[in-house]
Amino acid sequence: MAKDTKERILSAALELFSRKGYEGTNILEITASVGIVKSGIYKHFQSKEEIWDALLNQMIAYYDEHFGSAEHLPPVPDSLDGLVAMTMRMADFTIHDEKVMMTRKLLTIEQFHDERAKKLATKHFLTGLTEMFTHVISGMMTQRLLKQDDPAMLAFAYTAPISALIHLCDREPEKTEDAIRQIEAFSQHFVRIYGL
Amino acid sequence: MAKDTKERILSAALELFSRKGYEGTNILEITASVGIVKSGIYKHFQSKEEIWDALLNQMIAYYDEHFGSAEHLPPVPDSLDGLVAMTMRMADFTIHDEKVMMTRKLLTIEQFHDERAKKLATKHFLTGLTEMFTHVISGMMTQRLLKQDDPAMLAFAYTAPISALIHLCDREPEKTEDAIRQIEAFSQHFVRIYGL
DNA sequence: ATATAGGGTGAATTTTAGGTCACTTTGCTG
DNA sequence: CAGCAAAGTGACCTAAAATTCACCCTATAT
Repeated sequence: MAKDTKERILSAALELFSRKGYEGTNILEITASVGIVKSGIYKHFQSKEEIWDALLNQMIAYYDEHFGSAEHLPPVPDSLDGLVAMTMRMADFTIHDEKVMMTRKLLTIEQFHDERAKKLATKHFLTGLTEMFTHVISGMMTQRLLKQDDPAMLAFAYTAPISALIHLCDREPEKTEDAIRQIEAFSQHFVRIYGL
Repeated sequence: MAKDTKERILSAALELFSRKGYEGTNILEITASVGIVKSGIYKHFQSKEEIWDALLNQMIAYYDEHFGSAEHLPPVPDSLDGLVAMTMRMADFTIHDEKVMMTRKLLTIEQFHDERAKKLATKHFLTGLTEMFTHVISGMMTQRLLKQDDPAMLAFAYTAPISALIHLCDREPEKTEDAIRQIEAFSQHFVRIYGL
């Protein structure tokens, strides 16, 4: 039938893998969710592992495309409140966007699946955010909005707690509202401490 | 043969589940690692899921026993360097202790397995550390070692980045040395910012 | 010493899941 | 509109994995 079946398989696989893990998901569940019969999946992928592979490639490509190069760095806020606002916008998006959340959950539970998953998990959860905010914070320092300090250290100190709260939302969605408030409180604390 | 077989099964299960996940581990691997034949495991547990259950109970009990009550709170350091030193001792232990590391990895990859795993993961990765350091930091504030501020906020700001680096060690052990240096640098940054 | 229970064995069973295959349908393209 | 390739179907195969069971040790308590 459709030409987008391959994508829909990947989409269903993301949803299922992120919820039940790679080993905990079977082909039948994936195909049922796509609306084809089990064996039909082998017209698109040679094996289950190849689905994982394609999914990982897709996630890596998505990441590089959206956060990979310097062009995608966010604009430097022109005030301390601007930093808080930008942070809240980004947090809100990343917490509520289904695809992004599923990608994060998948990387969390399958980070030991292979080497590439590990690398991508580290980017997602640690280095990516830090690099991005190193740029932002360093920009705000040159604009005399923040005290002079090691931008990479501040970026790490800023993003890691936020990242921890995002993980909390992934794990216990019922705590989302609370976590978002905590992110805002933390962001405000940060600008109070480091702001000029 | 031995009477400690049940414990050895749990120990093997922890090792295997933390490396390959619950679904990714089979009974044969567990029993082989213990040194009994596959069917022998049913003399100790009624099902695979019951092994998971017992393991979780053990982890919950261990956590409560070691970090549960106020008696197990660490002593309040009497200097800023003391805080750094205590942090490094704790980080070193938690990163290198095999059992603790496996527990953390297991909770990471199986945190969505059931509700109890979620709760324990949140304690391990977020609230437990924060509570512990709220006590430490609040103690150091009354001793005029740290600036007056919200102790819970500082504890969160202090522990979350360290926690992120511990996760990095779990994921990519080859980065352990580097991560430990980063923990130390971050801890020193913290006392520089908040110390009196 | 022997009965008994708890721990261990190995073969058998059952279920599930990944994968194959021959065949049908369908949407294009010449 | 014929023909072909891609997509989809359903029956089938196979292997792996959980669990059961009848039976065998062996330590210990009477």
